[in-house]
Amino acid sequence: MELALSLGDASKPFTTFLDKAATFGVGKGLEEKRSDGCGRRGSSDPPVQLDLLPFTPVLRPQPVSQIRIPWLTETCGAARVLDVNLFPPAAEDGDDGTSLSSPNSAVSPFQMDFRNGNAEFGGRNKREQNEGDRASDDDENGSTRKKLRLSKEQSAFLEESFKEHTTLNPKQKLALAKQLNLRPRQVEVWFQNRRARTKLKQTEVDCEYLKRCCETLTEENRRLQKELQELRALKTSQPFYMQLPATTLTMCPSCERVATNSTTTNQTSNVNGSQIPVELSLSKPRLLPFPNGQAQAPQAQAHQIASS
DNA sequence: ACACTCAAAATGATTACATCA
DNA sequence: ATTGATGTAATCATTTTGAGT
Repeated sequence: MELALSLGDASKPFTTFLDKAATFGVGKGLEEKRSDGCGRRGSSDPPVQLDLLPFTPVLRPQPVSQIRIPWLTETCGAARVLDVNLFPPAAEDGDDGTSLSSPNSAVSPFQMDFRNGNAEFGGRNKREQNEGDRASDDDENGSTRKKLRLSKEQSAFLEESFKEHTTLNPKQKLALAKQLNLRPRQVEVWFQNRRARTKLKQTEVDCEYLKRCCETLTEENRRLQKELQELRALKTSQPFYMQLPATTLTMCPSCERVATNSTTTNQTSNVNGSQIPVELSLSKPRLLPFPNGQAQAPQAQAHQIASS
C-alpha cells in the first residue's frame, strides 16, 4: 500500500478559514486577525509536515466537500443553532470559560440534535444533561467529570480549522469557541489532542518508511556481499589479476559508476590477453526521501573498494 | 455484562517570555 | 545596561476517564 502524502500548507493564515466561515455566516465577531501578536511559543507557523489531516483522501477517503455541514451548505441559519453542546456562548471577555454565568441560562428551548438529526423541543436532551453536569463540574464540588462527544458538525468545523492552523492564538480560540458554543478550554483541548493524533500518525508513517529503508539497505548489503564474494573468487582464480597494482575504485554518487584511481589502469585491464572491465556497477541504495521532506537518509557519498 | 476503542479531559513537565529587584 | 529570580502562559507527553460499540 502506498501512502499518498501531501505537505500541509502552513502558510495559509488561520483567518482564511474563519473568514470563509464568516462568509457563510458563522464567523460573526471574527474580525480579529492573526497579527494580534497574542500567539506565543506555539503560535508561529508549524514547520512543513506531513499532512495527516482527516480529509486527506488516503487516510480518510471522504472529502470535506462531501460531508454535509449545515453551516457550509444552503441554510447558514443552522449555524447559529449549532448548540449541540448547549453551552452558553463563550464569554466575550474570554478566559477559559470560568467566567461563564449559569450554564443553563442561555439554553434555547429548541435544540437541534445534529447527531441523529432529531430536534428536541423543550426539555433537556442527553447532551444537554451532560452539559449541565459538566457545568457543575466546573463548580467547586466538581468531583465527577462528565464527558461528552463533540458533534460531527463541531468536529468537522474544528477539523477545518485545524487544516488552516494546527495551533490557535487566544483570539482564534475564543472565536472558535464562540462559534461552536464550546468553552475555549474545550477548543484548546481538542487542538491539543488533535495535534497528538497527527503526531502519532506521522510517527507511524515515519516508522513504516524507515522499515522500508531498512529492507532496502539489507537487500543492498546482501547484494554487495555477494558481489564481493564473486570478486574474491575471481581474484583467486585469476593469478595475473593478483599482480595488478592496487586499484582503488570510487563510485561516483551521481552516475553510480565506479572510477578507478589506479595509476596504471583505466576502465579496462588486460588479463590473460582479454579485456576485463574493471568497472563495477555499484548502485547506491535507492532511498526514498522522507515523506515529510525533513529528514534525509544518509546518502552514500562514495563507495571505496580497496583490493586487498 | 463485559471488554475494547476512541476521544475528551486532567495532570505534570518544559519552555519562552515578561517583569522586577 | 546587565543579570538572575520569579511568575505566567502555552504546549507537549502521559495518563485517566467516560461514552459508545
